Amino acid sequence: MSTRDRILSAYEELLINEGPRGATMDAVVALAGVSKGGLLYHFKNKEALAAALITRLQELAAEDIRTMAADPEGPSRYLVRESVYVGSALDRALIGVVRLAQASDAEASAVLERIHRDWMDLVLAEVGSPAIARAIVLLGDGLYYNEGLPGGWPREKSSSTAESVAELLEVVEVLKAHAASLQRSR
Amino acid sequence: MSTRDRILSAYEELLINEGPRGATMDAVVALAGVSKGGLLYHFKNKEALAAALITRLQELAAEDIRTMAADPEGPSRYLVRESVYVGSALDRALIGVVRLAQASDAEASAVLERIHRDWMDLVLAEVGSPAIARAIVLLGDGLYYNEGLPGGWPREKSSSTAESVAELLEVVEVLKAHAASLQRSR
DNA sequence: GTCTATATTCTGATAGAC
DNA sequence: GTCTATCAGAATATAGAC
Repeated sequence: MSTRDRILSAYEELLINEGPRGATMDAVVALAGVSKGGLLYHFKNKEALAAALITRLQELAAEDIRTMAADPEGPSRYLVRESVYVGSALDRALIGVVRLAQASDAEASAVLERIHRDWMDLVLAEVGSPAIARAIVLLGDGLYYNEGLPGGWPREKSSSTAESVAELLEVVEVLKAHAASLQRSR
Repeated sequence: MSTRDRILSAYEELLINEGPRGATMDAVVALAGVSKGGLLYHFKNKEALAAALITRLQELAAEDIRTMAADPEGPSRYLVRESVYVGSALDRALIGVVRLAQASDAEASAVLERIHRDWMDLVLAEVGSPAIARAIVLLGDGLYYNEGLPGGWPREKSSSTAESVAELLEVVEVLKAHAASLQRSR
């Protein structure tokens, strides 16, 4: 792993665990094990650090969306299955960029919006009904925030992840069945 | 409105729009139109400012939960109806405290967790099925983040709020009907 | 490519006048 | 109750040595 990647991952890690407030250049430097000058050789300022993380997210998300489109269980189930935070490279980049967006980074918001719309488009193409598609995507959003943000929305203590996801996938089936019946009755 | 309340609301406003990063004492002072000394008379340090906002949220949330329990359409529909951000005093305090929690404020997280559990308890008592209750609360969470965070998760451009909420309430009915059928088949 | 040293600006907080 | 003046420490960024 290159020094550049190590620095970027340290920044990501700090965004996730400490928030934008804690992701100072000093903290990044300490975690990545380089000096301040070393950091500034690779990223000329803090903005460049944020831009690089956003680029990393775009690349990972593009790949994920292709996987979602090709998933044998369909995009809806894929979305809900994968919305539980497991600490994948995509999860980490996504939450890091969400933190940036929360700190009013316009570029971060724009990228998140594009990813979100891609999800919505795939789910809509599968289920047909915009209302049901919206509900499924919102379910994924809620799950993501519930599970994924340390210190964000509190996690359900009950959720022994695996089985609670199975339950939610059942709910997704109920919604898909309803969407299908809407299709037939048109 | 007292000076104290004006200061606290300025802090809340900055948390929402600029994030914890931007909610500096200087910024609060500028927005509230008082001097730094004036602020520090009412709140002896920044921690006191955060604690006061959390207290404000607790009071507003306690009242809201009583309203939710007594709503004629039931807690589930109330939750989804009210989860769309409309800028009420509760909405604002809630998002402000979410921002604090994201900045690793333990007290903020604890209060959010209690509110969240109260919602879950009411919805569960109404629908009977934990899985369906969880889905409904997650739907509210997703909605809240989608609509409520400026620069957070992007808002659907399609959502002409009123009708998209009506659609989601339809989805809630589908879920409630399914929960009821689960109850009967036990 | 990476480091040290330093300049500059911002943030939170104190002391005391009015 | 509210203000001005001021400070210590942290954060970003620059310059230049190795």
